[in-house]
Amino acid sequence: MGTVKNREEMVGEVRCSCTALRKATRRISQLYDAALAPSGLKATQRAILAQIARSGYVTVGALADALVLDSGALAHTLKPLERDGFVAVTVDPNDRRSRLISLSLSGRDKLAETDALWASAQSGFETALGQAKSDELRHAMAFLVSDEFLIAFEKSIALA
Amino acid sequence: MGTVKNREEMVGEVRCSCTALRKATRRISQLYDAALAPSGLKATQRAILAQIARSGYVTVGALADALVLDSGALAHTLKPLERDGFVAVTVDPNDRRSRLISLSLSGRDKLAETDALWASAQSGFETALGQAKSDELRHAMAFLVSDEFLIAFEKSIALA
DNA sequence: ACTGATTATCTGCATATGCTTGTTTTGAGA
DNA sequence: TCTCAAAACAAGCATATGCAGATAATCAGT
Repeated sequence: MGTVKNREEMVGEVRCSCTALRKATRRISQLYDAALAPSGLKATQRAILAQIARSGYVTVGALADALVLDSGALAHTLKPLERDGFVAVTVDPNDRRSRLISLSLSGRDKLAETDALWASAQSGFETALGQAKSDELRHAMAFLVSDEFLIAFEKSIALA
Repeated sequence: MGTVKNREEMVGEVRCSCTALRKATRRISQLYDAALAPSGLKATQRAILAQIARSGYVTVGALADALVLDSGALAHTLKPLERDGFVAVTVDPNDRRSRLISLSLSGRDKLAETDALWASAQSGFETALGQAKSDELRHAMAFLVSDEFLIAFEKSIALA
């Protein structure tokens, strides 16, 4: 190629917020997964168990919403957890279309087992990025999944 | 279960930076994917083509590094792109262990085709989050994938 | 030139995710 | 009550990702 145009073009993709997010998420997920490895759970699986723990008995749809996850995707992801006996799935007697997901005893144990491992990773993250920046980041991420952001995004797209 | 311990435990997962990142990345990826849909490419695929365009002829390893992606994963992800004729793979004559990845003409065309679609999504993102915050966010993501962050993270983990 | 260590990839296996389509169950209205 | 639209899933298909094991090619050292 030869001539370097300008730095903007060199770093190009860095301009893509989606790609930036995906790259960072891959890296950070690896770090958390490594920290959780002794428990046999991945960060995603722990997140699901933790959400169920907080929700009690939940339907697939409600759980998917809480996790900002497609319900079909959640159904798949739930399978290994169900297979390993961490979550129980029953038909909702009040609406047989729905299933009620809940943590089994062994699910609770497994979740508890990951607490220290997770705390270590989270602490490492906050130390490395800094407390203030970490808080900022979590708030920013929360905003990105908010309705407010979604509305603003779609409005902008529509106008363009 | 009954008694609620304390708020910290209730919101629990919200404290997990990894989960926050993953949730936000899922949502944002959906938005970019939807914007790119007319082209038939996903955001990840466009990111790969764009990186190849910037790199010229690259080895799988170098490309994987640039994308913060496992090289095995990249090998898989490259298959559909190769199948569809967007990228060409040849053996590096200087080191036959390596492959040289490059964009085909149709790959260049396809990438160009996505430019406007991507710009629309990116513009929507920056409008919805705000220019300053968007820049900040990209910088933060860049830091998360930097060696500096990694070193700091692992040091903290080791000490704990 | 031969051997062992190293490097670059690939493959297979498993989870992560999303979309589309089909099935079951509800629930609103004629 | 019968009918049809809507809701909640489940299943199948395709990509996204990572890791561990297998292969081929290179290289350093003898």
